Amino acid sequence: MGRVSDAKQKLMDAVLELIWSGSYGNTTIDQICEKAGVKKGSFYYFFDSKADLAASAFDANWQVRRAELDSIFSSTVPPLERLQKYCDFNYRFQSEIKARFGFVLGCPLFTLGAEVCTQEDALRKKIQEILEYKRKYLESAIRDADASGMIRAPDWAAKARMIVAYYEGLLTQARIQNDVSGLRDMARGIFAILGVKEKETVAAA
Amino acid sequence: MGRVSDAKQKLMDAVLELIWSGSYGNTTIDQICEKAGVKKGSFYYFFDSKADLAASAFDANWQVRRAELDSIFSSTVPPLERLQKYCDFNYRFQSEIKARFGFVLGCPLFTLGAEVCTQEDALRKKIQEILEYKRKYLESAIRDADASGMIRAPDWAAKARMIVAYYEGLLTQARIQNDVSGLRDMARGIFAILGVKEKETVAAA
DNA sequence: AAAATAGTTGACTATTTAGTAGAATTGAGT
DNA sequence: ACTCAATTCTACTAAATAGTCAACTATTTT
Repeated sequence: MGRVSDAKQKLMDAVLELIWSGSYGNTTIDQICEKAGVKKGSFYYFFDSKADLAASAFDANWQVRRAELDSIFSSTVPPLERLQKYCDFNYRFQSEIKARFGFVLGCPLFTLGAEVCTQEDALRKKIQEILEYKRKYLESAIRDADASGMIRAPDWAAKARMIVAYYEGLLTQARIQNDVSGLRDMARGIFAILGVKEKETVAAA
Repeated sequence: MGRVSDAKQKLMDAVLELIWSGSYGNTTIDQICEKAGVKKGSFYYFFDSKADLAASAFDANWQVRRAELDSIFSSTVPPLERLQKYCDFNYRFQSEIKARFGFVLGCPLFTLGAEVCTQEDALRKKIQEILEYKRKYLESAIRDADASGMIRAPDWAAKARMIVAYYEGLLTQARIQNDVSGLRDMARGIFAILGVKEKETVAAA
């Protein structure tokens, strides 16, 4: 009972975009409220702090993104093709972002994680949790590729961690350079780490 | 003539440590001055802004770090061994940092670059410039390894970019997770990207 | 020793920012 | 159409922050 509100969602949308297109530290509560079209009183009605809002926003956003990844990493798709599709998706996505914002923005989780990890422990934990989930998609693709004999990778977990590092590094590099072109190497690098021979590479989607 | 001062250097040291152990956005001019033991008037006597100080500080710091890299990447050392030494160095260095600060801090350039790239263009350019220099060390090691037939990598530049992405990604991952253990894979990953067979791997230094 | 130069200081202003209190309003359930 | 929990709004406080300035101090040059 009582009235209903979409202020919570509007605040989460606003903070995500502000953090992503700028940074956490440079984003003020007043800015968030203005962008969301919500008054500060309402902000504090729903959230305790900027860190609390950010954690909620990333959590809610992850529930949405999850569906995309479930589709890309569907078990019905051959494992190496999943990786190829994921790379293609990222290239397209970042290119769209650049067209829309004028900036390549990279991976908001990784950028935010690097920024706040020594200062906001609750937020850091939430970010790490989501990054773990993302890693699992890669890990299972690698394990499946190994099981079906397409690659030799008895050390899935280590390989997955290496690939996440490479993947996030590339995206962050693209952000810093404001240039998507380096992302074209994403699949090549991943396959190199997995020891896939160039000729066996899957055709682009 | 006039009096002499080390305030400039003290300010540069202070801002580096504050940014590295925390973040750019969370670091205030008052904090920098307090840490440096310098009054704000002197800050503005030497620098125009926080961004100006940060750019100067990273520039000056690079001149020092350069010497370390010149030694590690000396042409007198076999190319793949240079890479191995560089990986070992990074692992030791981050471990020391963790012992000293309680946090793995990763690469300050990359973390700062990701944070400010959409907001502080002059600073972004300075960071990119230094990252370029760092890349060149890797590039020449790869070219040398190719020339001497140890690996096949006619595309040095692309390989170097891939390796930088992987390297920076690993360091940032270590920062976010506050854990150096993933850095042990650094050389393995680099050699995988270069297509070096496991057996040919250089012994750790 | 005086003049010029280089650097320091503390006290100040103006803004921005986080966070609060409580009255006012809205709308869902009855 | 009433009730009351849920939400919004206005106006506020206190603290943090960036940036300025004129007077002061120390060092070198002449």
